[in-house]
Amino acid sequence: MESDTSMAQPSTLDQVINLAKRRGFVFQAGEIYGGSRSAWDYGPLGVELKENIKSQWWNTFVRGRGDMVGLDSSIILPRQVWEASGHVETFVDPLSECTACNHRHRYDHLVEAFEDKHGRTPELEELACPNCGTRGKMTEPRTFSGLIRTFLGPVADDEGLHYLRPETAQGMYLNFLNVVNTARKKPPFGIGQIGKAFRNEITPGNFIFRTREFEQMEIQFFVPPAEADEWFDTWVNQAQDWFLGLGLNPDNLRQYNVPDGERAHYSSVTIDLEYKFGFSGGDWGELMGIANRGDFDLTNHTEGSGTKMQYYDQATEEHYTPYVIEPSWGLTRSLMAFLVDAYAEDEAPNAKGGVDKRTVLRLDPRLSPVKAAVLPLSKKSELAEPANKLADQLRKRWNIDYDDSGAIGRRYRRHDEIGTPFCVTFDFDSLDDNAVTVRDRDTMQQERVSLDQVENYLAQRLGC
RNA sequence: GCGGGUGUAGCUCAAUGGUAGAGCGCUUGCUUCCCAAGCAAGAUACGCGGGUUCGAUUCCCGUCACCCGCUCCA
Repeated sequence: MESDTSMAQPSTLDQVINLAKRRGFVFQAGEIYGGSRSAWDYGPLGVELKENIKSQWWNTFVRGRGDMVGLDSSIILPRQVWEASGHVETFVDPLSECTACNHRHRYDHLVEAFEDKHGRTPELEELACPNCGTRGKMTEPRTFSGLIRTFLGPVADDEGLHYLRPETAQGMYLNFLNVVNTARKKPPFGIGQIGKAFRNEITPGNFIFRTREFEQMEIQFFVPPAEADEWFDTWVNQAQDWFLGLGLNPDNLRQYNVPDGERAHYSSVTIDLEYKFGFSGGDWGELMGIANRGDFDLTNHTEGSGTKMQYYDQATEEHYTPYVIEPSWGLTRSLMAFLVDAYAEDEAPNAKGGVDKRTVLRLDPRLSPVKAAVLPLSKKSELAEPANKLADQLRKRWNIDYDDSGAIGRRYRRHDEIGTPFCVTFDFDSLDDNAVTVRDRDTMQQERVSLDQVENYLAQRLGC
């Protein structure tokens, strides 16, 4: 009948969050001062995982394509950028609170609803709370701006007011002409960028899912207007394929066609890719969005700056403003999805002949923070020296962990838990046969590989 | 931000108006150690600030953080 969530087992998401904190993927920002929920720090393993996701993305979409180039634009931009982009106006929500039931509502929505019904503008006292129905208990609206403000220069006044970017996209629009001229690109082509963005979210939460400081991987793909719809579909598929190609379970991924009224102010069509994170308030959460921004941004910057953000097509002898298809990934959300998706518990035989629970991150080897662990069977220098030498050799190519602490089985489990694909064990026989035991994370099978072949063997199995 | 709940080692828990203990984990040493082994030693906690009190981890207030709901979204 009823599900008692308070008695429920810890969800997979809880387990993943626990693992992430325990093993050094993610730490709370400013923890020793009580912490902030606005942002998170990425620990030794987290930063490796994040860098691996970034490089996979960059190699796939930027370096791997002839119609794409990269960019790294600044976070601080002239204030006018955000006025032209519509963010100063539309990232502000007036909220009014019902003093009877303490629920909060969009003030402008209440006014609109009243106007639709009565054909005139309401007085504040005439507004009723949509939640409890009480009339005349709504407070004066207070505005909540999604933009994070800062002040440049010596005096904190309006002259110095600037906004931290709420999306990386604008930097790519601003550089549209620079890229066209210097990289000699013509539509259809795209600019890719990875970077931080900042939003003054009313309620950050759900671990790293919603934070005020976050990281995006964005593409602005500039196309002739007539080709926009086709490119939109193409990018939805390519974005989805990217996640699936890195091992995300298709059952945990779905598309959501964002309806009128819910889309961002710049978008005419938006499809979100959602991942089944398993939140307590609803399983699915947005991983990324693909939007058709039309000529909204380039036109606004043309009007705002006086610079014509257009492309001259010599074939048709026409100036036109390209349409923009924008696939925008949440990098930190992607990281969380890969972690949740990789988390598994299975069973492994123990030394006493029984079975133990084993926690294993089945990350794609290309994403794994540590590619291989070198484990000397004993700390004795006769093993430690050659094992260290092997670790140093492999380190030139990958992130390698050297672990000589505790029994071998314990070390295997440690590395299962952080998704290390291979453990390379240097034992006493290695001194005689110049070979090591390579143990596979997923199958737990072991294979004897000669020392001079280990690097090639790993390269082949890792795929990177 | 508002309403409700919570806050003791890294984790899971215990005790107490007279300043705290366990298991696991971690560190060090020993062990020819291949799937969480054994022995020995060690480090680490009352979220923070204020008040009441002779004395507060314990009571009160504030604050911060977390969980649930409202709201928001890459």
